Amino acid sequence: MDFLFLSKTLLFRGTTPQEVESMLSCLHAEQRKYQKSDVIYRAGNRVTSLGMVLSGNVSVESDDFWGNKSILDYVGPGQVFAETYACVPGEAMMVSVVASEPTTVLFLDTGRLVQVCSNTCEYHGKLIRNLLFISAQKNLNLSRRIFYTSCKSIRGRLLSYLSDQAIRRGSREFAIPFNRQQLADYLSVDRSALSNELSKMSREGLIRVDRNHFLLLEMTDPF
Amino acid sequence: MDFLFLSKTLLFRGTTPQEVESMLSCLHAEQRKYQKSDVIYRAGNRVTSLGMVLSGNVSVESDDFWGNKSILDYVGPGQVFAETYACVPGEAMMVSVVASEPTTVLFLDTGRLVQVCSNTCEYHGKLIRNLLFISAQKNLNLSRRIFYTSCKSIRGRLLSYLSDQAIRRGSREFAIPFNRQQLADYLSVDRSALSNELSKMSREGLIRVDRNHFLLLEMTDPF
DNA sequence: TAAAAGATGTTGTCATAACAACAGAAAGGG
DNA sequence: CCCTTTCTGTTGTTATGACAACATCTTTTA
Repeated sequence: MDFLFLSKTLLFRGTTPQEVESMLSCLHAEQRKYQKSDVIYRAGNRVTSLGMVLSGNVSVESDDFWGNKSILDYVGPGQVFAETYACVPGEAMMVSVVASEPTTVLFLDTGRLVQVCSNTCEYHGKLIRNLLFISAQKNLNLSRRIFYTSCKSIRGRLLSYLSDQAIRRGSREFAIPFNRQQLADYLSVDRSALSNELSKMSREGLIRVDRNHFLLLEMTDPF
Repeated sequence: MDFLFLSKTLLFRGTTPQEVESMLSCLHAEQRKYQKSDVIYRAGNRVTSLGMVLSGNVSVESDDFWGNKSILDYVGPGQVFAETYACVPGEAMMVSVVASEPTTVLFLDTGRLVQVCSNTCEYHGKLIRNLLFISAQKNLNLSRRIFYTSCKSIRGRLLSYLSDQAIRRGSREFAIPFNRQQLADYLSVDRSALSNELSKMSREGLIRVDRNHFLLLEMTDPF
């Protein structure tokens, strides 16, 4: 187990590798491996452990009754998932968590994480504050997605998403972490309609696109 | 100041009125009054205080470039708002908070809330855990909204929203806290189109509607 | 109670996006 | 290197929802 790596993650930020080691046993940490497409948590499950990706990648998906998939998040090494459900015990998961490649996950029991530690473990408090910060950030991510998708047209969604990316990265030129299908899922639109709209916007000189690489032109200058 | 009331809120759950009183001064709590339509926080603001509604009601709104309004949340007495932004300092708010009637708000500095208290204040830990729980629940609310709006048709959005409400309340018959326009904003659809779809569904015998009162019929039984 | 303001349902038109089907490009694997 | 798979863009058709305009009904306020 790479305690140095763990001590640098958001969740364990502010602790030393040695402290991480002792905390893991206190938290009953458990490690598991998954193949691509393995379902780690299934929608409907009630969970009490959050997962931290040690290696690989997982996607958080929402599948509705008719099989439409909607990607909520991608989670990479050092990041956590299902922490929300683990913090609100008894709530059934609305989303599934799926390995998008061979992946190793570390599970941490949130009951133990949030409980007041019987040992006067001074790092418990730090962990909880870190978890609060992570939760707040996930909150912002969800809010952002709602903001993008509250536009009714595909172009509106694209513009709000792309211009926010530009602002966030401080450059008109950037790459996004999605391929077309994933971006379509993220914005809740049809993939081919999305491709079509991107083409139109290119022809109109609003943007330049190549794969997942974007350049914004002639837009209301956000800088 | 009604410390008894405060001690029963989610944020102060598990503390006595006396403890609340001493904490408020420690947290530099500040109280303000607003009239209907007053803007409490404006999108773009950077805030370091969360707000707790003492009396009245506020709405959390997202206004896009073209003036379309999207209601994210209503916050009533004892509930908090902007806690996400207060926990992630430096992040500009994407939403505005507006008083929907005469309202009293208590502001709490989150820096002080989250910091390790220099006084060995044992209730700090409890507050942070409460805040984590609140954050996780807000998370779930946002996820739910994303889940509803990830359906592409108005009917799909309505069905996922309504059937989830039915499950959540344990009854096919229930009232929702929205009028038509608010529901339309919440689901990101046009109001008249929403009314129209509800009429269709009534005619088809799927549901019965009267104002904000719903009765679900003939649906795949979730019970 | 009258008048005004707000909420809801209805209809028709028009723009838009979903969907299906396909072709070409890129990436991955033997 | 070829073959397969995945990804992407294009087109045409069709269903759907946005929008405007209006009538009805409710609630508020004077």
